[in-house]
Order: sequence, then structure tokens, then C-alpha cells
Amino acid sequence: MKKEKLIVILGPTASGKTGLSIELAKKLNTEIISGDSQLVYQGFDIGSAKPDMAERAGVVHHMIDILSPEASFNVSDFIEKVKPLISQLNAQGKIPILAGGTGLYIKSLVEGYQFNETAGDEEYRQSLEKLAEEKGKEYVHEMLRQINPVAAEKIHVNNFRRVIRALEVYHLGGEQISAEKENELVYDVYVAGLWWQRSQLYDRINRRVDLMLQNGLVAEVTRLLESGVAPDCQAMRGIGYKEMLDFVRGQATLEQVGDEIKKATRHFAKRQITWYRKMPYIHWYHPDLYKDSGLVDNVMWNMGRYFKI
RNA sequence: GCCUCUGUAGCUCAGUUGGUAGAGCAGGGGACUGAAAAUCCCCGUGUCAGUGGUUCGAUUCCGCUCGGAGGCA
Repeated sequence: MKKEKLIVILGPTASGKTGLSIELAKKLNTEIISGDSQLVYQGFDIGSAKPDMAERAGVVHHMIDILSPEASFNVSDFIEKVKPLISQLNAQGKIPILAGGTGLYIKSLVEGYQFNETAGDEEYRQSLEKLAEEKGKEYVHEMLRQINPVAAEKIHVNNFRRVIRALEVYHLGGEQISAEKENELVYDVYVAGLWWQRSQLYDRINRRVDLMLQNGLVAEVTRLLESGVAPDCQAMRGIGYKEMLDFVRGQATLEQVGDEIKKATRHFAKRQITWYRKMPYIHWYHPDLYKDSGLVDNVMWNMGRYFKI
């Protein structure tokens, strides 16, 4: 069977994915699918660097603002929603552009991860958390060892969240957490990655965080909280938001919070890069080597050759 | 000018009763199959300010020099 076509634009945070993907979408007359776990939430705009309408320049963006602020979202939801979108766009003769930085989301989509049937169970998670408080994390880890020694071996005791998930899968469905995957890519895909020298990337991150603060991140967080959004909801745990809570509560100065956001973003970028290193099919581009539309033109040319268009 | 304190990893500092040193943060690497902007793991040699002395041996003790902080006048 012929594979569906897909373009992926990825890179660490602040690498310029958004701009590049919009330029490409205009040239190719196609639409963009966000592959970013934070952009799905309404109202979380500045801190998530969500492109506004002006920036989107008329290009249709999917998977942005699809959820209310307090909703939960996960990889499985992502895959479930994005797969049909890709099919739809292909049917229209368009090559969709997936633009985003969430390593797990993109990798699992492109490489075809098979997820378990078992969904999350808040109640069971909490019961395990309580158990860990009473008897220690080691005790819960030992529970996992009893039912799935291989998983217990792979998951560190301190990585409690994973231990919980592994137990949850067993508890709810009797399944084991599986890690088998196909080797072949699911799509006929061209993956372009944006690469910056580390120090350059960090400069860009620092500058962008300063911009977020100038552009009203404080007001955005205040507004969300005043409208009743819980401080412990999933979206509020995103970078830029969880740190800002300290300022809103008067526990830190704006300068301290700014530094914390920058630091967290740098750490995040590092983790993103770790994901990308395991994706050998990425075509890397160094944006700083191009002038004007040079980058876009070059990506276009290579993609054209790849897809034979 | 005098007195006291201080100078150790990129930063903040601990320490060695004399046998050339270690934490946190920063930084680097890694893991990741339903929270992933989350969660977690691993990585610390640096003229111990400089210089002279005492000593088998000094970053550690003593003198001087040069920084820094405070106090007295």
C-alpha cells in the first residue's frame, strides 16, 4: 500500500519551527498540524509561544486551542486525532506539515508506536501515590517487580510516574507495557530539523523569555487563575506557567521567575535534542547559515526532490 | 594609616587537627510506548590568589605582596 505523505518540521524550542513551517505551508498551499503538547490548550498563548492569527498568515493550523484550559491531553489522544487529519489532507492532494517539538508525540506518530488499550485511571494513580507515601517508593516499585520484573528493571525507583503507569496498565487491563515497534516509518515523510549551536540556542531562548515577559505573561497567568483555572492542572505545569505561579503568589520576584523560566527552557531544549538524536532520518538545517529566504528555499528544493514534485 | 575577616570548580560556598579537595547551582550526557514544556538517571583536577619560609611533604602553619569586605580613626 502506498504511504501517505507528510512533512515534519522539528527542532528544540526557539529554533524557528513556527516561522519556517508557515512559509513552507504558503508555498505548498497546505495546512499545518501542531505537534506540540502545550499548544492544544486555550488561553495558554504567550507562555507557550503559540503563533497568533497575524503570524499564522492565513495558514490553517490544526491541533491548536482544541481543549479547555483544565483538560488533560496525552500522546494517545494526539495520535488518534492527527492520523485522520493527515489522511484527510492527503486525500485533498495536500502534503500536511507537522510542526512541533514534542519528541514523544512526533516519534510515536512517525514510527508507529502501538499503545496499550489501557487508559489512565486517576483514582488508581492516587491510591498508589498514597501507598508510596505510607510505605515508600521502593515498596511500590517492588509491587511492579512482582508482576513485571522486566519493566521494573528498566524503570528507576525514583521515576515514580513511570512505575505508576506500568502498574496501572497491569491493574486495569492485565496488559504488560510493551515497547515493540516497527522499524519502518509509517509515512512517506520528509523530516527537517533546525539545528543551532548550543550557545546560540540558549541566547535565543533567553531573549524569547524576556519577550514573553514584556508581552504580558504575568497578565496571562493572572487572568487564567482569576477565571478559575486550577494551578495544578496539566497546562499550568508547562514551562513559563508553573514558575510564574511563584510570582503571582508573591514568593519570588519577576527577575527570579524570569531566570527560572529561562533555565527550565534550556533544560527542556536539551531533552528535546536527546529525542532528536535518536531519529536518524532527520535532515538537519542550520538556520544561521542562510540569509533572507535562503532556508525556506533550500528546504523547499530538498523536499521537492524527495517527493518528486 | 591601623585592626579584623576573606581570596578553593563558571557561580555560591564547605573542607583538609599538614599527605594536592567536595556539595548545591550552572553546564554536559542519557532514558522515555496513554501526565512528555512531564518524570527520572549519570558525569566534579581545580596553578585551593601570588610569592618566600618551616617541613620528608603546604591548599592547610608562618612572613610578605596583590585583590575583596567590614571596623577603628
